[in-house]
Amino acid sequence: MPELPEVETIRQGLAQAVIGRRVVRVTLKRPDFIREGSSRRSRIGAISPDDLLEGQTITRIERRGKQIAVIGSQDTALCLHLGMSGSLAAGPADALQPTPHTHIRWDLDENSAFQMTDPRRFGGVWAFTNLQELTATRWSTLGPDALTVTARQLQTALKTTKRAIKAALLDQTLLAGVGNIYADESLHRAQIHPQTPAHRLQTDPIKSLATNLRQILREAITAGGSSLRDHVMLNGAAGSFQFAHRVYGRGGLPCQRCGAELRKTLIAQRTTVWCATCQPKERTRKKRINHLT
DNA sequence: CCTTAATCCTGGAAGC
DNA sequence: TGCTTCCAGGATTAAG
Repeated sequence: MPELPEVETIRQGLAQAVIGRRVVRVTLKRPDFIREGSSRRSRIGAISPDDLLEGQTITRIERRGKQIAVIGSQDTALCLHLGMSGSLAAGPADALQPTPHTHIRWDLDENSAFQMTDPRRFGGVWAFTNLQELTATRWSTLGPDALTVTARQLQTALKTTKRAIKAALLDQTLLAGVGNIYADESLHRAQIHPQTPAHRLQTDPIKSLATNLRQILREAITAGGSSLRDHVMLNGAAGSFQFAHRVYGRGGLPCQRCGAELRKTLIAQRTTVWCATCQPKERTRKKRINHLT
């Protein structure tokens, strides 16, 4: 899935493309793509176009973690979650073609349109009567947004769990927006071993992690995100941050900082790549410091 | 608490 | 070329 930088790239593009435009018509090709509440299973019984912004002018586009909210002039808030393979596209209505997995499309005034496509359908659209209802339910369980998280907030979140820091970073209730790519990349930059129990991390490493995480997310947003399989910007152009990855997808290759062969293991069911030299376990790190002293 | 496995799906790549 | 298997940016749920 698009992680925070990819979703933020999409949010910015969407804001540019649709704010101030009126939704003329909503085409729902797959009604079961619309869901409700916080569960991904439950489905809205009867969906009316009104629930999906038809007739409203789009006023705001918000993001929390990996989710987007599209807000209309009658306060309707649609939460778009891209899942693993979801994407949005926007452009002139007559040039924007639905693809086989385009599940919903919004035609706007001024011959413009945007649509959501998701082959695997792990994503979805959640309809709320207003943003408050969304933040009070579906978004209420999310941790602080990773783009602006402070070291203090991160420390508060991390001390609540003994799980590996890699697993903790992926937990959206602790921190919202980080997925497998940016978890590995930020741990490498902060030189933290991915298996380190989260509650054992000291203040300094946490400060480093928070700083490096925010930094890398900002850099990735500037680059338009990482385009690996599905992510593209609203106009279809690819992001370029995949070329800046130092560990993700590079297991077995040399570390670009020290040259050691990057290790690859599974943590929390997710492929994890790290450098054993640059990201030593705490014990090793202490030993090395003692040795140097 | 914690971890693991299964589940929701499709498609691309790799292996034979 | 074609078939099979594995893997993937996510997140929830059940089971151990």
